[in-house]
Amino acid sequence: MSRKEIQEQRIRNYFIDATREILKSEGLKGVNVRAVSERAGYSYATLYNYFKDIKDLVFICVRGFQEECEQYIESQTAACVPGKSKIKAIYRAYISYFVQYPGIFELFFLEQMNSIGGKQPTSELIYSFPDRLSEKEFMYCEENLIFTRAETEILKSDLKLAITGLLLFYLHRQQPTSFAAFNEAVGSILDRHLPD
Amino acid sequence: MSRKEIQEQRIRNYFIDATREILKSEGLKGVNVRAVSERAGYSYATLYNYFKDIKDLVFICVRGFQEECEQYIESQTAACVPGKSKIKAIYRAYISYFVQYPGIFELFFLEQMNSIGGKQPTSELIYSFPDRLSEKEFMYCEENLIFTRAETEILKSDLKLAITGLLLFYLHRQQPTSFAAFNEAVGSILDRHLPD
DNA sequence: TTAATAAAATTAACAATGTTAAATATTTTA
DNA sequence: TAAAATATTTAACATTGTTAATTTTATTAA
Repeated sequence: MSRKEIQEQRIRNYFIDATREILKSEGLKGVNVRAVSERAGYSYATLYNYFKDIKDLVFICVRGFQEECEQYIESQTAACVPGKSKIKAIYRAYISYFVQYPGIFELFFLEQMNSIGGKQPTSELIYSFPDRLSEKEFMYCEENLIFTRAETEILKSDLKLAITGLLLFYLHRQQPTSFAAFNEAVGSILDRHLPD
Repeated sequence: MSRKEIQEQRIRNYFIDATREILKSEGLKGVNVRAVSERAGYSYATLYNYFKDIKDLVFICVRGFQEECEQYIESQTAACVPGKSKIKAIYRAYISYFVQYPGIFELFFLEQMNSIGGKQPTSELIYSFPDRLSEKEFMYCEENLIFTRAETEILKSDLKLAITGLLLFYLHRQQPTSFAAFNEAVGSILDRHLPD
């Protein structure tokens, strides 16, 4: 990277960080051109020197949040024994990340992707994210003949759909109405799909 | 209802119908105060004499779409033999309704419910909708000892979550990318949960 | 080093949308 | 039919996204 590119990327990061902070605290409803730019320390129009539009900026945050989520999961599951119980722990941590930051769930799953340009890559990135998180452990299970290849594929798909649905209803529609009931539903799904 | 109330409800319905039409054709992005009012044949400010705000109006449409969806499902499944195969047909028709009207899926599952007033009832209405649709057939299965009560409860919950998740990814993130692959995923879920 | 040029940032302005207030038109009632 | 109540519309304002014109800052060539 040239000197100019480094400086340019630095300023881009000011805007990205500002957007991340707002997404984590207030969610998407708090993100707008003026709020982001002010937090980044620039005028609202400056944003357009570095990003196509505000949606562009918002979706750039996806990858960063995925990395953060991945690190959080690793910190939460480092001590688990490999195999089924670790897979369960990974999904539990994944869920707990989104419960902690509902705005990030909203961004990942609910926000419209109108920008025709970088649309498919981000979609694919989000869709395959849970699979990537549990990839290593499922491979371990296959190697140790705990699951077949076909079982693994079905399990990954089922868990992704069930957990996304569960989070959607809980975070967006407050169904179930209590956190306790939500947790029970999570436990039921994980235990039935991954019995000890 | 008094004469005045009848006339008032009639005008409310003009706005509701206008909103329904826009939701079905253009989706939520096409719904705004001026577009709805113009289609209803009134000035934009008149809307506020009949509805608290535009979100109020939009969520009033939920019940109507549920009725329409219910009728569509009935027309599609009237000839099915009762039991498991009819349950599958019901969920297939349910899915096909939302594939036909992605804007209605968006309204049901993705739209924010900020109006603090009538919020919980609508959430509950949406959450329990798939259960209500299949209620009769699941009762038939219980009576004929095809499923136990506990199995029924788990099945209803699993199907609701899996199908909502599937529709979310397909309609909102275009994952899977082809309709054929989506249909295959639907078939896989239904056949595994409700084997012949 | 400084004047000319290029680049970056800001302010002004406009469009779209939601909403409210003031003004106008219509209907009801005495 | 005139006064009062009701309904509707136009005007106006706030918010947000975006672009254009202007100003400020940085770079470069003499």
